Amino acid sequence: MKPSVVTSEPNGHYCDDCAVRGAAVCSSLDAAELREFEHLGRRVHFVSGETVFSEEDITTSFYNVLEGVMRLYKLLPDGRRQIVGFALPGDFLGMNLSGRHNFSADAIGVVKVCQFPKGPFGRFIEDRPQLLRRINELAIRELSQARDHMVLLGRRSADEKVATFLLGWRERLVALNGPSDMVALPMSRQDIADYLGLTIETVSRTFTKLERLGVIEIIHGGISLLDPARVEAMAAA
Amino acid sequence: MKPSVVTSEPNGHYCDDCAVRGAAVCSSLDAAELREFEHLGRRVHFVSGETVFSEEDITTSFYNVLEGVMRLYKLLPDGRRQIVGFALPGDFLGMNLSGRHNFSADAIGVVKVCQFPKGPFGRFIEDRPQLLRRINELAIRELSQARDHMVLLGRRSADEKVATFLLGWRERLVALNGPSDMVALPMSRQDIADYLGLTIETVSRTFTKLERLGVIEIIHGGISLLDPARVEAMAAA
DNA sequence: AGCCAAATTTGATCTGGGTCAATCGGCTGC
DNA sequence: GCAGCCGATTGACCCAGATCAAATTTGGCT
Repeated sequence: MKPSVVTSEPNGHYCDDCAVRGAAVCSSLDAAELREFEHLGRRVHFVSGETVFSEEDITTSFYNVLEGVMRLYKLLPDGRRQIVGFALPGDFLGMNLSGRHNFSADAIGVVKVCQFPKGPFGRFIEDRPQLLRRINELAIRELSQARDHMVLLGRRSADEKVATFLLGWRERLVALNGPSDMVALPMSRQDIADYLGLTIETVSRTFTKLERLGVIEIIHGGISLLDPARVEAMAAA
Repeated sequence: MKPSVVTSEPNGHYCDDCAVRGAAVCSSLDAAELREFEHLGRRVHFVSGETVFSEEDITTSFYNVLEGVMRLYKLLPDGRRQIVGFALPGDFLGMNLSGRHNFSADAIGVVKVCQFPKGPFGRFIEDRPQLLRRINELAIRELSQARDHMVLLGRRSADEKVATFLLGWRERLVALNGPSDMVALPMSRQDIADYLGLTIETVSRTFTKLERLGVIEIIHGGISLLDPARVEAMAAA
């Protein structure tokens, strides 16, 4: 989908009521710093399918996801797509070396982000090593996830990929919303396929297979994990 | 291969004659800092096949590769292996969150590293934000490479994988040793296969195919790039 | 409610790359 | 010099997952 209007609420920005205040990069800041920090960023929201930034764009901002889900992906010249991750509230985007984003990001459903212009943000970091350390921490965590995903893409079967995805996604939702066996899947089957290095048909068939085995139930907008232990067994080698 | 003797030269350590002084993490330090820094680490070398650290090991050190090549990999419980990268001189290893390495590393041929105990290194970083910034920079670069590799693993054909690998590996060697169309391949075919998410047979067949097409020549310990442009065409979509 | 468009599921068939099985070198040690 | 071994190559065959092709379900819009 094409980017459309980006609406912002430049005056409605207070970290006080921010859902991710304690989780995101912000968790490394004390109350006074947070006060100063909030003037740097502004809340921006995106409608479903809107592109937040593109692979080849010059980086002008950092983003802190406040609400919603984003798909992060890279495209090959012929249109093949690999989704390199899904961003959820608390995730921090925009770190790069080249001065360009090296992947694209768009909204899955409504997304709200806290957007920081690169310059002021960089200056704010300058004399706050604990914020830099926090960003480093997030980068290292992502790196670890990226390596896990390489194992999945390079060495796992379709069944293992889907099972691993369901468990991993559930874990992220649990961390945000608390325990539940209902796993919301706001992304399309195509998104899941492009994340797992499969086709949409294989993803669909594997879901159906899991349902027939009685380990999940496919419900509207997600699945219900009926037998987490069996899914875990499928995910492991 | 099993780990064998680790020899060290605790007194022979001077950054002055270090080949990677200007390239690695060290590039962020001035002469005085480098003097202090060199007392933190010690040179250790490993013979071919020796394991430098294992996935499940508690992290006790950071490593700066000085010489040689290492394979970095993760294993699934049933033995399937995914190589997540190759480390070359200048690469910095050991960053993690959990306190455990999340991949294993072993030497391909003789390897020399500069090993820093975690504690003293952490304290040294403490009041040197430019070193932290340098480490962050390296982490972000790796993250970008990891994403590129996800695209390769998830969405590229065997031919594209091999061609992309040869060009990428050549680029790294060129950055270290200067331009050349001879591409040394110190790693085994199995290593290449496990890096690309293929089998050894497919890698071998693809090499043979490239040679028959006249775009590479398979030589002892590597290949010669006869027609880089054609290989690039194969690598792109 | 009813209609169109898009997403998903299902089925039939095909194929790229895996698996299994010989060879084929090239070093090493004697 | 040659026996033994290990990595690499080659060949024959197979299969997991891709591709192609319909249904079928869902969702948005009058």
